[in-house]
Amino acid sequence: MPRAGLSPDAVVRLAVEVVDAGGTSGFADLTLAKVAAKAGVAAPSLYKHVGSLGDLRREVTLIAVGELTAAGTSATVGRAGADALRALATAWRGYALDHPGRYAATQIGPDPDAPADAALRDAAAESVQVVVAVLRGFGLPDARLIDAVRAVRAGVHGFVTLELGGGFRMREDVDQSFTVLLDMIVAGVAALAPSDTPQSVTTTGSHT
Amino acid sequence: MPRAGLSPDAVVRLAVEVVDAGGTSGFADLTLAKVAAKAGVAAPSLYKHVGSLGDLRREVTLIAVGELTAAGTSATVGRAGADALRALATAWRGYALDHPGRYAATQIGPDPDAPADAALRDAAAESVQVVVAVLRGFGLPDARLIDAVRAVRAGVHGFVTLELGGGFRMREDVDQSFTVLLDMIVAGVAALAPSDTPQSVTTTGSHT
DNA sequence: CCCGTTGGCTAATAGGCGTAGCTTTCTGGC
DNA sequence: GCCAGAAAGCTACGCCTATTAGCCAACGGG
Repeated sequence: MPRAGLSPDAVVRLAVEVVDAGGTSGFADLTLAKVAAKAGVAAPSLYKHVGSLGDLRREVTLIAVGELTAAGTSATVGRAGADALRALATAWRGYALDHPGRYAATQIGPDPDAPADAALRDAAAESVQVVVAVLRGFGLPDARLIDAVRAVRAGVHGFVTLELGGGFRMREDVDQSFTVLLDMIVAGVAALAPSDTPQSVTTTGSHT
Repeated sequence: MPRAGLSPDAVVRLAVEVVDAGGTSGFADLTLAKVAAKAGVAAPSLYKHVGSLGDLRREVTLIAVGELTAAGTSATVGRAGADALRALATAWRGYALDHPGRYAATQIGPDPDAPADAALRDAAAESVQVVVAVLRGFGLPDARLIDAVRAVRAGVHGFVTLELGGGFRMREDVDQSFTVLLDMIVAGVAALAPSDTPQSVTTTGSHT
C-alpha cells in the first residue's frame, strides 16, 4: 500500500531503461508489463501517468530523436564543411551504436496527419535541420540542397541500420567501410556545388 | 466439416497476401489470426502446416529476399559497370515501393547462430552477391570491394527506408533525389578504382 | 471396405493492452 | 490538527494474441 512515487516522466524514464535493456529490438519489445515490473507496480497503475502504450512509445521516440539531434549539433559546433559533415555522421552513428534500442525508436515515422504526432514531427524536422545547416556550408543551389540532405541521411541511416541489424559480416572492417562511405558522401556533396570550389572539401586519405 | 485444402505453401502464400494488404507495417502486423481468417479456418488449425508465427515470418522473409534478389539479377542481365549499378539500385527501390510490406520483411537480420535461420542467411548472402557481381565490373581492389558493396547497400537501403517511412516531404522530388544519390554512388564507387579508368562510368547529367 | 494418417475442430492456458470501479494515501484549506 | 477531495495505487474483467492438448471427421492405400 505504500506509493511508488511515479510520475509521467518517471514512467518514461523507466520505459527508456527497458528499451536500452532490450538491445536492437528493445523498442519493438517495449511492453507496459515490463515497465510496470521495473516500477514495482501493477500494469494498470501506469495508466494514471500515461495514456496508452502508444503514447509511451511516442514519448520514448521523442527523447531519442532529441538526443540524436543534440548529438549532431554538439558534434558540429565550431566545424564547417566536410569537417562538420564527417563529425555529424560519426556522431550519428556513434549514438546509434551506443543506444541501439533508442535509435530503433527513432525510425518510427510520425503520422503526417495525427495531431498526437505534432511534437514528433517537429522533433524530426529539427533533426533534419542539423543536416541542412551543415550542408549549407557547401554552397549548394537550393534545388541540390534537398537532394544532398536526403543522400546524407540515406547513406548514414542505411549504414547504421545494416550494421545494427547484423547485415555486415567481418566486424573489424566496419569502421573502415564507414570512412569510405563518408568520403563518398563528402565528395558527392561537394560535386553538387555549382563551380566546385572546394576550399574546405578535403579527403581523409585514410585508405589506400 | 469440409476441408479447406491448406498446405504449408498455401499458408505462406496467404501470409504474403496479409503482409501486402498491410502496407509498410504489413509485416509487423502479420498475425496468425489474420491468416486463419483469410483461409477460412480457426487459428490453431494453422499449426498443422506451420510451426509457429516465427516460422511463418521466416518463410515470408525468405520469399521477399528471394524476390529482391531476382529483381536485382534480372535488372542487370546484359548490363555492366555504372549502367548495371543504376539498374540494380532502381530495381531494388522499385521492388520496395511496389511491395512495402515484403520489403519490410527483408529487413529482418537472420540470427547468425540459429540453425533455423540457415536458409535465410544463405538467401541474404545471395542477395549481397548480386551487388558484388555488379561492382566487380568496376575493377576495384579486393579491400575496396567490400567497402563499395556496403556503401551501395547503405545508400539504397537507407533511401528506400526513409522514403517508405515517410521521411521525405515533397513527394514529387523524390525521384530526382534518388537520381542524385545514384550519381553520387556511381562516382564514389568509380573513385575507389586504383587508376581510375572510367571507361564505363558515365553520369546521367539529368540534373543541372 | 476399412484403417491409419491427416487436417480440421473446440477447449483451455498464458500473456498482452486497456477499462471500471474500489480503496488508500497524500495534500491543501480551514 | 482535521477533513474533504484529488491522486495513485489496487483487483477484476474483457478482449485480443499465440500456442498446446485432445477429439473427430475426411481422405487414401491396402
